[in-house]
Amino acid sequence: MTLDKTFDPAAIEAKWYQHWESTGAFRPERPDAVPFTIVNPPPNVTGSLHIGHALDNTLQDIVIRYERLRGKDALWVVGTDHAGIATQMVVERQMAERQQKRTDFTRDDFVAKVWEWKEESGGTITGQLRRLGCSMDWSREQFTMDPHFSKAVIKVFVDLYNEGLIYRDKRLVNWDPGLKTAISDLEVETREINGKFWHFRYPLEDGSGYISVATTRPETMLADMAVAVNPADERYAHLVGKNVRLPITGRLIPIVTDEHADPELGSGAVKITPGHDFNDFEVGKRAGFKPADMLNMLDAEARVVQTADGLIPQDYIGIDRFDARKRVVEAIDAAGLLEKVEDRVIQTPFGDRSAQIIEPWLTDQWYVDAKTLAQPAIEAVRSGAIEVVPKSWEKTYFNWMENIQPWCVSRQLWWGHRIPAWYGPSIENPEEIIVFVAEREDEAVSNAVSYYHASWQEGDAMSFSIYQSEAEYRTDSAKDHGPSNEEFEAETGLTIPDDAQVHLQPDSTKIWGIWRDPDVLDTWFSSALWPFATLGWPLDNPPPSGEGDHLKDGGGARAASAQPGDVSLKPTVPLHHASHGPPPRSGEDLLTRHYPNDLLISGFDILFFWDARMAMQGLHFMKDVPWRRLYLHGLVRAADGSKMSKSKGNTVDPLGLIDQYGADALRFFMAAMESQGRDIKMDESRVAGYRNFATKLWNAARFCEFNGIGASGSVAAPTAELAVNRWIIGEVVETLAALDKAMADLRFDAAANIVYHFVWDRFCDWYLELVKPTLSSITIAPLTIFINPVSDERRTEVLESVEHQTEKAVAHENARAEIRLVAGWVFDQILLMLHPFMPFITEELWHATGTRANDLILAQWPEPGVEVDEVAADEIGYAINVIDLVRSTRTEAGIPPSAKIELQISGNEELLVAAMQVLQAHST
RNA sequence: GGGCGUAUAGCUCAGUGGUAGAGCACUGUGUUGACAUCGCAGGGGCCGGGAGUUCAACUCUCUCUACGCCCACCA
Repeated sequence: MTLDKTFDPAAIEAKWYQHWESTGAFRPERPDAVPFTIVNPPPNVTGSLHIGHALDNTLQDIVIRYERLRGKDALWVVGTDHAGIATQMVVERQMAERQQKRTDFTRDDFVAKVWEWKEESGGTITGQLRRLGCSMDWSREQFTMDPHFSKAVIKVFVDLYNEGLIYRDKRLVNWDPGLKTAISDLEVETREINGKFWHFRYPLEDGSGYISVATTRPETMLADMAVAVNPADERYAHLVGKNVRLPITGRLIPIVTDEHADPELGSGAVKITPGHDFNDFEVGKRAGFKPADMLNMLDAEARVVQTADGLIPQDYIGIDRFDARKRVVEAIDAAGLLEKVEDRVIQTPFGDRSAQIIEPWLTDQWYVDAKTLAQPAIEAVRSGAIEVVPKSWEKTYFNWMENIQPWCVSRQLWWGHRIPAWYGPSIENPEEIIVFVAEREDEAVSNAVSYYHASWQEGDAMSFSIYQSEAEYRTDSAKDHGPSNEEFEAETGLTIPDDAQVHLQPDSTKIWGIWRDPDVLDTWFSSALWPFATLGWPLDNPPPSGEGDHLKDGGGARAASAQPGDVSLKPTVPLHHASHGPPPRSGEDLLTRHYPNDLLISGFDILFFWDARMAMQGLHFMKDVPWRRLYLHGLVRAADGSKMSKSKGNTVDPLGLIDQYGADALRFFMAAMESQGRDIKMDESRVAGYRNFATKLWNAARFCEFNGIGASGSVAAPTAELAVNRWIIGEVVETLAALDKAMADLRFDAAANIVYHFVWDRFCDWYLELVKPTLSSITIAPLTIFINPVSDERRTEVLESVEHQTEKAVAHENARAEIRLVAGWVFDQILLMLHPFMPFITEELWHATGTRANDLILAQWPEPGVEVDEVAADEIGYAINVIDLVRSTRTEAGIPPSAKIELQISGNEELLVAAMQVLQAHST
């Protein structure tokens, strides 16, 4: 096989990727090897590869390929995330283009449409990861809404609930009026906007004057419930306990004391709106208001609604919050109560997805007791059970973990894991709601039936139904009968427990029923389980077992996922009945072998979102850390240092870079630029530089090919006599050691540069140049034939000459043979060292040079088995110095390169001859 | 308000208690035999400012300045 004159990355990339995947190269069978595990941060299923993915995945692939080459059982778990809000937004946007909206559909129909979109676009990013050369275990590709994964999510919710670590609470949440859902603290971005600071005068009830309050959100005064002053503020001491008559609503509210009021700020008195401000909520509670009694004046879309006391004037009802703001200010002004208006920069909360201003809103939501779960996660880092790289992130981690707030996990969406909670009316007071949390609907029904049965008395008639919503239950009347026991069981596939002895009769007088919580869980609640739920947790619940499958059809066992019906109400069917054939690795083995994962690589931007939550959930459910090391990398920024964003239009498409320079070049760029903890500024010329590096390697391979240099055939270093060979072998040994050190420290830049400079500077520029004359000069053959020797003396002379020439020729041939052997071995080592960084070209060259070809990825990291030859290193170092000196002297002296130079040099003759030949090769 | 990070060659970045490095760019030069996506030679930096420790500081300490990021309830 002859290498093409020019290196064309595109020609080899697709070919080799397909080959790897179809031969199972990414997961060779190594049952006895040391396991090594990385889970890939699951990208959004409908997303596409951006430059940050390229960085993140390149780093992971380098590590996983490196460990695989070293003989480990390297598993790289891959899959995608359902990305609740993001995906639902995409689908809703598509609907909007067709003048449709989510509520035009039933929930099931809408969710089915999202599944359709997932099926349609879900392969985009996985295809792009393949183009990057990522060697994930595709045969086990997973999705966060696969049945087995969903089951794990639900189990975690139920277990945490039963342990009291998940609870339902009525408090202020960050409400996104654009998406109409609650979001967590982390999903809120604070931005500065130019606003105003309005100073209002609130008239005292007794007509004795006013008290001034200042606000940046005047509209909330419609739901004010108090005015607070600092207890130490003597200016207002005489007013405490008096009432204020609110303008517009006429509501009578008290003046209270609270530390929250800052005497330095504004007038020192502050209006309190407990239902619409986080601070005021706390003040309100201290002032004795119960959350349930706090006034709410906004609906889900942040339009004004009537408060419970009915005091908001009718013409405010239904208008937008910003219109309400204008109208309130106008009204206050018209009443002569507007003291002054100041311009002010306001820290304003925005939804990170919707870019809408977040509204604190009083609702019932599910919360995770993050504070409790955080403790072991803090301890794990403190004790070193988790090593954070770079270490400087530890402080940030501790800071956040130690001040962690309850985590709101319920989302008012349709796409996601529906919360496994069912509600029903309390027996004592049907207006109150009680909760049944269960992994499956039949369990919830069973529990509910038992509960309601407790109120059943001999002779009672009672009906029990499953409703779609609370509203449906409330509007059910006694005349609207529940089903009979038999109908109920037939309809739901559930069994009413015998001991419940529920009588379901058409003429029931007591109507009971339950309905499921309509909300879904925060996406990060589920992805937090990624390190163990992908490995078969809980154990009766195996993930896709790709073992062997990919050898047959190349597709793996992913068909089990993605059934639209799996998402909602139907109980999940355990999969273990479905799997058949010999299970080479049981779920238990997988989980035991690969948990804890060895390493997690993620961007620091998801340290709180994902990494911290994995640590919490992993420690809680697995009683062990999710990973032993956590490597955090920075962001890839635009060339000018700004953050890349679609809206700015300054994004760089990694696929475009791959098209232009090849995947290997892009990967090498990412590695070479990744210095711990620092952002990477995009520098395309550098990508081009690494494309050139690949070309250089390609041409070196061609040189080897032309000169009969092929595979070494051995992993061990060949024995060598020539100094130049002993030297380069020593250089390989040192390079390998340096590379191992860099990889152990996760210094990707150092690792890449070590290999780069060995290949280019040492191997190409010196070694190949030094051996070139020996390889290319024509052997002086002892074939001179003397026809008429004039004398015996002359005859002897000739014979001796022939003998001498023969010896020289033999020596020369031996030298060439040794060079071929050593050069072939060195080149093999180069391909090995480079393979994690540049998998495509190394695979191609390995194959093309006829060496171990397909065994590449099965090869074990070589042990050179030799010491560095210091003598040879000194000799070659001397020769290199001499050549350098001569070259620079020649340039300085203005001697043209064409002039021959005679050198008087003492030292190793063989070397100096080689050195002179190199000089001459460049001189004539 | 708290925390973190960064300031080194024109650009993008490594780096070590002891005469400063890489890639790109730049200058000169060289193409019939691996490679012009290249070779060879070369120019270019008071290593942000100041103070301190030390025989010696780009490297350690303090401080100042500039920029960036994260967290935080200032109405």
